[in-house]
Amino acid sequence: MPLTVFNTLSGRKELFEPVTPGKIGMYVCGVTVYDECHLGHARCYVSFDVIRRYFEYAGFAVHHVQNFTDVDDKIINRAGEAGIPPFDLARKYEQRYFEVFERLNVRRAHVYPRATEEIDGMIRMITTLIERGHAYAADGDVYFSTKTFKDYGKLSKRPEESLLAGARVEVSDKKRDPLDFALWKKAKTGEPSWPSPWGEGRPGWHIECSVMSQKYVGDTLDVHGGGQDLIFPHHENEIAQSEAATGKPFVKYFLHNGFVTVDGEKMSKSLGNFQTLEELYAQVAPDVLRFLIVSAHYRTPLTFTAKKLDDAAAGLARFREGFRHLEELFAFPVSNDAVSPESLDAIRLGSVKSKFENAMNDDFNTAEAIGVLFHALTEVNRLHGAASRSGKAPAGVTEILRPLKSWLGTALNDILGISPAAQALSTDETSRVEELLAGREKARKEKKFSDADRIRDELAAMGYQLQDTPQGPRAVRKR
RNA sequence: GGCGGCGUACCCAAGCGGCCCAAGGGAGCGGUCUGCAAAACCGCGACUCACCGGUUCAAAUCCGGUCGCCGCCUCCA
Repeated sequence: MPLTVFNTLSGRKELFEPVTPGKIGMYVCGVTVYDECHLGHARCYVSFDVIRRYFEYAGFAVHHVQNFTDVDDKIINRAGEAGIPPFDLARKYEQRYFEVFERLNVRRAHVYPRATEEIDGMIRMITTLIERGHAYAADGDVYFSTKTFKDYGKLSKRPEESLLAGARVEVSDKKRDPLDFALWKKAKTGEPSWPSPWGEGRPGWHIECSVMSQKYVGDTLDVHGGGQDLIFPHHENEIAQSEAATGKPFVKYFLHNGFVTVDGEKMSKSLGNFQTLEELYAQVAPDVLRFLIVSAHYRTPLTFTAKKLDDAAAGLARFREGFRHLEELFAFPVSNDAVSPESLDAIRLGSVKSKFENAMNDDFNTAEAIGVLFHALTEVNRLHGAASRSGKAPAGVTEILRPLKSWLGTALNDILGISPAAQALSTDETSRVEELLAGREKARKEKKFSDADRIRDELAAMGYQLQDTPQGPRAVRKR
């Protein structure tokens, strides 16, 4: 199956073919830096991280750009409350963004443009739009005239009448039409502003993405991503601005991720119904969150509950257990026992890989792809269990497992962004754990089972689960 | 009111016309292993895909209707 993506523009899955063969320019809308990030942001950026990683795995050269909106009402208000300059507040949360997403193993974009550093480009694009009759200045503001752009509404599929019927559009005497939106806002006293042909002011929200995507990616983006809430008005307005200014198609494929909801409501900064990622990291390892996110398809709604964290942690542990068993199988001497053809097929690289890629090619279906991997690992576990009991691995198995192991490491690490191995431990902790394990073995040999069990409880309190194997005891980190 | 999405086992979640009398994960139960556990493995677990009609040789998948939930239409990933 060739790579297919769900394009919001058409409302269906389409064959993916970038404008220039082999190269992909992608622009993902970034955060407005006025507060901490939460699981909703994590879902968005992890999803697009996986998409980017899969593009790269598939052999495309990807140029990934993600902006920071660092001038906006909320930043100004928060900064006012905190008594610090808006610029400082914005930089603080920008830094926090990087810290929090680094731990989620999200790859950095190639460029992170900031709105405040691209004002000149915005003024140029606004000027062009005025010259072309798509925008007009009104008392220090500049508005885009949606009536002059015939395709307005093509992304969100809203007929003009219904947009008007909403009556929730911002009212302003300066607008010629209620649907027109601000490209440039006249400065208010005490707020950041820049000089422009229309007087001191600051840019509207949408213009930054049109300008920065054009500058850092090009007139036509192969992929433009963001949360579903950006479809209207943000992306609709970007299309209007960019296509009216360049006369070229703005985006070939619009991809939007689904929401995280909590208690039946969308998780959002403005509703305040969220835990920050930092707070979640205190409860559960970041890679568990990442596993939770990729366990569902990126477009379906994701309801957040505490139980899902537990389920994801258990699933990830099973995953890693399976991978460990895969590695251990190479240590066994080979026997003459034969293995059934079905068994061999379940662990044959060609078979696993093609199923995995088919799933990913179907609009990045990570949920199904993970199912494929679990299926293969169950067979690995079965072989491992048999080998563990008999002390030997069946003939021919390691030859088949070697390419699977090497590819699986790649698939997990490079595509899903999840390490197949558990986190490395500090040497101090490792030696303490080994000490406890040795103490327990000694107690067991002497049949002092209550002492042995006490040590097991101690390990459990440290977050380790004890496993006795024919090859000796092990402690597996569970938290 | 307009636009969009969702409803699959106890929970989560794939499947979107025949390979499905429906993947995979979690939880549970029974068994193997174990000093006991844990991990792993084996077995059990939806005769059915919100409900009602229809199209088709064939529907969880398409069409119409009903119910329920969510999102967007205002800042929002």
